Amino acid sequence: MKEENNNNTIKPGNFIKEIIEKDLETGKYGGRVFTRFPPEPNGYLHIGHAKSICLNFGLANEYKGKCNLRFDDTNPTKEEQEYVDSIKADIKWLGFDWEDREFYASDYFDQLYEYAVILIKKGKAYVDSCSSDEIKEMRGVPTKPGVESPFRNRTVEENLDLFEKMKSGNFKDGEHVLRAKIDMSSPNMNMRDPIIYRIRHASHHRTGDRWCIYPMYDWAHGQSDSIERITHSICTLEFENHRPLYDWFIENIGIYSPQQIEFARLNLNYTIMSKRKLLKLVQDGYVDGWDDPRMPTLSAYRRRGYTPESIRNFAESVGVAKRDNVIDVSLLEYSIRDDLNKKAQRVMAVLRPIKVVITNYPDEQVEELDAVNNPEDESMGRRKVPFSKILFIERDDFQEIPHKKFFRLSPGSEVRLRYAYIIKCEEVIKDSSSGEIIELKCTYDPDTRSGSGTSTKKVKGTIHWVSARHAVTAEVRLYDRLFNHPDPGGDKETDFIEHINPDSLETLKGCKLEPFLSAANPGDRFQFERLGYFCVDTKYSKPGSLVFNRTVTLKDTWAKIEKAKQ
RNA sequence: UGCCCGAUCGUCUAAUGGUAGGACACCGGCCUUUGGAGCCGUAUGUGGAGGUUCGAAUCCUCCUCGGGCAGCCA
Repeated sequence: MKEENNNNTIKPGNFIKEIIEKDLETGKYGGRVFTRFPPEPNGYLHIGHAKSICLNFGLANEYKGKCNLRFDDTNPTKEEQEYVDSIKADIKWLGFDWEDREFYASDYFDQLYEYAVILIKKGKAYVDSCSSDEIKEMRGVPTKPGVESPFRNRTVEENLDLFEKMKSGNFKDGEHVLRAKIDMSSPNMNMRDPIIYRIRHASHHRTGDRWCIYPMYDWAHGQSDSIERITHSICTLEFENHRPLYDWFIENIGIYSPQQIEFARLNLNYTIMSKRKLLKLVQDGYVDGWDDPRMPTLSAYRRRGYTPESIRNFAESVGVAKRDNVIDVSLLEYSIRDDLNKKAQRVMAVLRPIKVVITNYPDEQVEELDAVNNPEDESMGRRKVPFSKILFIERDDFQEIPHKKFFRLSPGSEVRLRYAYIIKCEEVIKDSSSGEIIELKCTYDPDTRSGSGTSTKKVKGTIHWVSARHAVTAEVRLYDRLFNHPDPGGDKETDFIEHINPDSLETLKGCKLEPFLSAANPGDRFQFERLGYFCVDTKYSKPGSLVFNRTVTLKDTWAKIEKAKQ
């Protein structure tokens, strides 16, 4: 039933699809739809990239086209193979396939060089020998035109010779650059004779030391799209001003012209999306690597227990438009809860245990109680949970002096133990020196066993529990948002580091889990009933010493009411 | 004060000249052996002023506000 509904769901349209459908009607690209996802391998992919990946691969899938993976590796000083590998792993995990179309801008270095020669021969590019500072000075500002370089009118022959020597390594870094000759007074800064090649005596992660001149992104990007015969080149808003430049390059070289379409990148509140800032968090040790479960990277969400489906659904639900946007993180959380609610095995786990002794329960008796694996999906079956005289319950599920609407355990009150009996708290045992509650003495009502139908007794609360002698002990890590400010990177006066939430990680040791979990494997996801969704950590969990990450809490309306009271 | 882009519930996003709808969040109720899930419901929006039109979120003009652009980064 639910499946059918999913299949019938009409995917929301967006302005990019409208453009594509129009192009399909007019036959602009002969019915082809070719997109590409063009990451720079200088960091790990984050949730913002996921939006772009889902968009580009999604469009290709929907219109029976293809989507290329192309690494924009034009800056050897920042790019590394480690990032290439992580990017490929993340895209695969997300569920997309570029088949054999794994490309690199560096694959086109020879072609790009030839294109530059074409421009020089047409008198549309020149070697500038000004310093970086001089070029900056002469570029002007947006409201004031720039001035032309004294080297702007070198002859074609001189330019060809110089450019050849740049390539051959006759010059040091920064001595010369190749510039397009366009218009130093253009109101569009990108058209003020943009630099297209710079000298960089640096090893490239793929081409090694073969080159000492590297194309600028602007020179490489549009032509790479052209070489790959991309039809719809989808990028973010900040490249809108670059489009006239890309079109100028394509037209003056005289090659196939893709169509660039810009959309607004994803922003999430309480989240940093800048790769530069994420790198700082990693390098300065504020987090435990790019895959620290508090990071907004795909590898972190994966480790935290997010499913690829939930990320894809999220990417679909945020929509695609041109206005700047800030998505509420609660939408992301909704997306993973929604998915895991349908899929996750339910289990009982006591995170902060307090001992409960059922005084009227036979000392050595053990009962195997029947439990449902997932109330949302009967096909997931049932399991047995052992019950005995000594149990653990959650410390939070007992209040010595209960609130008016506290439905759980308190002195003299009754509560249902999930899948088991109704118990009553008879006595509170405290540590004589510290006053801390160390044990609860309770009695159970044998007529109230779950499913027995022998009792008409009703209680308002049901709590989870674990049999002490059967319990598996584990470590559980609770995560909260990494930043306590809705726009941690938004204020230029304040370092975003100051907005780090000091309580973003809480590590709990000695947590008690039902024995079913002893067989759990790294990556396995569960719902700990009444607490949230958790998964076995893939980095630190070992057989016999399990470590769980909390993916997300259950929506807790009681906690919300409590919070509102304060 | 140059150029480009944008402006619809709190947050996103639909409407393509014809009843402003959906999602998340919020608030209320029902249900519940997870204070989960589910179900039902309430409330909340076209930045402003003119104009065109029988009719404007949509088209036009002006204004206002927000974003982007001054790397040999991408």
